[in-house]
Amino acid sequence: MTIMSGAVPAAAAGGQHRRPIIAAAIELTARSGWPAVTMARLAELAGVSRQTVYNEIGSKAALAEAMVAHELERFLSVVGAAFDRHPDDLVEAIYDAVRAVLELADDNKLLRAIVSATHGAAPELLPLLTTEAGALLTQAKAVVAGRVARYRIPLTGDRVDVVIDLVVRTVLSHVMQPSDTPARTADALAWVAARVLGVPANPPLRHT
Amino acid sequence: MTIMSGAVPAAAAGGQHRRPIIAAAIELTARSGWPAVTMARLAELAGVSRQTVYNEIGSKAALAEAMVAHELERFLSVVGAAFDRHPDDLVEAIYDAVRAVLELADDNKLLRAIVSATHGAAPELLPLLTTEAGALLTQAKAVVAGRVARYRIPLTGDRVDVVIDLVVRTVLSHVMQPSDTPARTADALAWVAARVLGVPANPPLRHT
DNA sequence: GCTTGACAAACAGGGGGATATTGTCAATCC
DNA sequence: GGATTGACAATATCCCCCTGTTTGTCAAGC
Repeated sequence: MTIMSGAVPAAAAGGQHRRPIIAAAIELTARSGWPAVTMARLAELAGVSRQTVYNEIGSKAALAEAMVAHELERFLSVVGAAFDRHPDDLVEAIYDAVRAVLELADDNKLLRAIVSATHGAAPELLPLLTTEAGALLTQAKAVVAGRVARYRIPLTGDRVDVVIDLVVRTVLSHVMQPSDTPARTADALAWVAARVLGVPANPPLRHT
Repeated sequence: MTIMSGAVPAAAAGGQHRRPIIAAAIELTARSGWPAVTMARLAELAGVSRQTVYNEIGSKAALAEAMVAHELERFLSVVGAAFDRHPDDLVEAIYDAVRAVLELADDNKLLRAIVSATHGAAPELLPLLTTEAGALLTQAKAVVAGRVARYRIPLTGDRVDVVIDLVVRTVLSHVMQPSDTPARTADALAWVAARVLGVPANPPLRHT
């Protein structure tokens, strides 16, 4: 072991090649579809050897999970940014976060490649967003809970967790099956959050 | 055309064989898996000719949709029963309905056969519950909206629709990915509904 | 209104051989 | 040490051919 190097906060540390490899895999999946992603092509695109891909990732199933985790990180980072923008108005933060997530989902090539692959062309990726989304939900809820904890809320922790579960699941549902514009969906969710969190008056609508 | 016969309220009227055929298909799918469902076997099990199956259903893709619609009807009927039980307490009705739906989902053979088919063994049924759940959501929301309209709620129709969308999506999410017992999830959702719908005081918790 | 039998077209399955891919090693290079 | 390279067995994938099944549609018959 060396001198502990940079001390990354959390998430599987992994070598310095890990992230570029995953990014290349996402790019490749979005462009040519998941079946076209072979470890050899991936290594070539990432500019590393095939062995390095195995050292950093492990297996193709692990690659699928890593891709989803990587993409989830992007979504959670825009969530974090939204919360940063409203350090003392949780409802505004929620509106911003939800809207940002749904807009990001709209023009997310990987997501569209996975979901709209005519008929289940990604029988290894889709489950991670649908029938096996448990891990995803858990991670998302944990991050959001950490953010929400910084606000003063007149509710017990249990009740706050209920609201978080509700919002996260609903947002994921809208990511997969939007039924309105991101702005309007965010508005709806923020309104619900306001009422549930006990915000004094009805906040003004942002979008008709 | 005959004399209009029984005048079924809504839903594709269909011949008198339609429902038994769909029920047989569900039974067969739950028992042997979707791939084992052939029109011939289905006809035999339903006690009709293969031609009748085609006359009533149309195609195998239509059969998949009909099965999901049929199962959705069962879920919506327990929802209706729950609402009937609480004609003047919407929050209690929601609690009952959500709990009943989640409990029904728990021991629903078809659902478990579709979702837990190790790895996407039903590439024609699963999408109807996940990536193409739009129709399902629409139908469920319509039925719930019809029920909710019978209560006096201090909210505009738009806001009520928001709450319905939220609850329906969250329940579907929990049907696919439960994170707690039906009772506790129902309790959580009912509590949220109570706060959003502007119910005066905090109703007592039903389950710890 | 339902059944029966017949039908073309498309589809799933099996066998077999070539090819590609996965995942793991040890040797090598910088 | 970290990365690359080449080699390797096991497995998956693809293509072709063939066969049996299934789909979806007819018209005849009861």
